[in-house]
Amino acid sequence: MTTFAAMLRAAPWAATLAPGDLARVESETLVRTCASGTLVCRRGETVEAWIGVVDGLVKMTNVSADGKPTSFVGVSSGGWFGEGSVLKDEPRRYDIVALRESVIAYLPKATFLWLLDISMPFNRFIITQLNERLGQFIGMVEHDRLLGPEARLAHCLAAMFNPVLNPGVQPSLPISQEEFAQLAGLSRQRANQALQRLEQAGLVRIDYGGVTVRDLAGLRQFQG
DNA sequence: TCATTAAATTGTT
DNA sequence: AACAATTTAATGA
Repeated sequence: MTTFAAMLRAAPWAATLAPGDLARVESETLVRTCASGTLVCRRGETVEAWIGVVDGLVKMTNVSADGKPTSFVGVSSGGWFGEGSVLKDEPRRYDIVALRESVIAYLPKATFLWLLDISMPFNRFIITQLNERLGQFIGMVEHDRLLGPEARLAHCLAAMFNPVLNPGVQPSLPISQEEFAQLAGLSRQRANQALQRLEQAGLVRIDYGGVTVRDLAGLRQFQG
């Protein structure tokens, strides 16, 4: 998945759009490349777009009420986020950082609302998306506070494999341990140790520059 | 196709 | 944070 056009072709909600409508979405969406480590969008800015990851990997850093970064969610190629903020008309509550050079699509708020008006499949897609994201955050609240680094990493990895939120992701996920550490909020050596423990438990296989998930259910339940 | 080199990633201290 | 070992990617014969 390299271009926005290819991303649209693969999207279930786009399949039923009239060719003219699809062309409108394509022409109104801004696509740009974000360098590794740069902000895709800032916390506190007014939300003007629904954001899609065409190619690459970004993290949403969830900041709790007291301002401490607590939990992280990875979004990879094919995923969309920020629909809640577009609908609620409030300042964005998360920083989004590109973990590697990434191609990002900014679908303007007006186009987003127009899609909601004209397309029932798009409405269903958004409802499903919101529901899955909600479930993800609930799961995070359960895990984040109580558990240690290994379990946090396991949960973080399992969340990357939600097929609704990250459609493009394959069983073998190309993500370096450096990127993994940033995603889980750990140091690289800590992430390395955690990954090795998960491999010993038979849940993943460590590849060069990536990991392969062997037991997704086991990852979700992993307690350390 | 194979060998050499550079760059990236990993495991360890 | 720094180091050495390993893997991949790139280059050229």
